[in-house]
Amino acid sequence: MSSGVRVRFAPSPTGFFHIGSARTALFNWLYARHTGGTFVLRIEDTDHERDSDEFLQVIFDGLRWLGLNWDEGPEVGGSRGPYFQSKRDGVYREYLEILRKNGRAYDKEGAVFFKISGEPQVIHDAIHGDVVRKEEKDFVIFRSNGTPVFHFVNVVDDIAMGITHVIRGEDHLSNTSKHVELFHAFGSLEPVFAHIPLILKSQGSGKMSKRDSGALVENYAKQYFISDAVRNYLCLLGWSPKYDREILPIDEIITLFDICNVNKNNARFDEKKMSHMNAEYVRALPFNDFYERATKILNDFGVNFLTNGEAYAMDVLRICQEKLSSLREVPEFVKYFFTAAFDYDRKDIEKLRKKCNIGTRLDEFIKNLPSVNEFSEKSLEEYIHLLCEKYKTTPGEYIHSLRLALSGRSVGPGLYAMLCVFGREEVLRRIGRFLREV
RNA sequence: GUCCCGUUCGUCUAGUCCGGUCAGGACACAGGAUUUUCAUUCCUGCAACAGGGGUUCGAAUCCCCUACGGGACGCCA
Repeated sequence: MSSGVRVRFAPSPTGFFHIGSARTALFNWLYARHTGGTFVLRIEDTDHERDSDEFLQVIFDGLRWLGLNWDEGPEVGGSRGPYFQSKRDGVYREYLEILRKNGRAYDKEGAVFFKISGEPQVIHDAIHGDVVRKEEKDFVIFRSNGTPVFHFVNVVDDIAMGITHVIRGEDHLSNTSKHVELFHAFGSLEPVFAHIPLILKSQGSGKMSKRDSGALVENYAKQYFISDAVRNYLCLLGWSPKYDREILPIDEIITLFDICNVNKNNARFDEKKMSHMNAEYVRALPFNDFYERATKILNDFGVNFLTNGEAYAMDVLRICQEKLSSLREVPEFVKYFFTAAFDYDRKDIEKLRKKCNIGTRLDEFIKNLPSVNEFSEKSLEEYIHLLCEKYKTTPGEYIHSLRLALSGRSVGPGLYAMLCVFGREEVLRRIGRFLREV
């Protein structure tokens, strides 16, 4: 932590955590970790009317959920605080005095204005190269109610906090000529700028807004997305590892990441690709981790998964993991394992009835079952093939009929594994109920 | 309207700096194989250098113009 690189993420508490902000935080964090620098979190709460503590919590939770820990800032401290702009009034007064002394600030209509130089400014941008832009008119730095505005506090804090690299959304690129003027007016060298491309709506035109589906980080947590998957996907929006692999552990991304190989063009958000990535992460989860997450969701949904003991619950979840594409679907996918009082999907039954005689197949299955000595996947598979020969039919007919009788639905884990997990008695009990009720 | 940034398959992108392999991968989509329905896995297919001018033996790559997309122009951040 001594490279000297200091980056910051400077959100304002608005009540939600936008995916674009999260990506900006992520790129700052990656750059800090890549360089061994310091990642500062600073809260830009100068617009007091809109700010509140709950709003703040959404950002902290979101950052932590994504694993983006900050080295300095709220709740962790640091030597360059306070890290809330609402608590830095003294600093801003001091810096305002500097501008007044060198004639760059003046009062007008109750507000304080910054006097521009009238010269074009060169923005040295690590992603876009040099960008030249000229400010046209003086701008407000203190409102008539006495509070400082964004351009001013942003620059003052970047100076006071020793920020070396400003990594932020490209929507700020045009503002940056204001900021460069301010840095110079304070007699400071400007930091390296890196304006990262914006995330566009998946449909329609314009950048992603909070109302677009998939725009809020907090919703991914609520929908039980794997945070590593979300973070991995976000890394790929505007950056790439340059070789044909997309699913990467974060340590590898940290090693490969650099701001100079961030793309210039905006990226369109793709929920399907994010979901695909989440699915890959779900299936790749070590079983213990998967079990812990899955049982938490079952608890959240009020599914008692311990009706048959923990070993049984583990067996159930073990055979289901590879079939799932999200954690969100766990309760629906497994709940019939834990209660005999599940519903049958009538549509699926009707559909299968058109293809085969369910009752007959179940009868045949029960009648010959005593010949199966042990309930193992291998012997059960052999048994089904034996039945097929005897009654001149296909495994599918038994498999589909049995699945419906045992679970009430047409999708689920592999049938033989399922039979083993239930055990002979429960299998017979469930088939019995099915034959009575359907 | 003014200024700024950008433009490779439908989408994310590799290749562009240092011109020269059928423009590579992933998602999506469509077929097929395995399996046990769905899913998974595997295979195959579909599909792009925005357009026009240069420079060059040769341009996705360098230059110019046009078009299109995005952003900024607040006493919001």
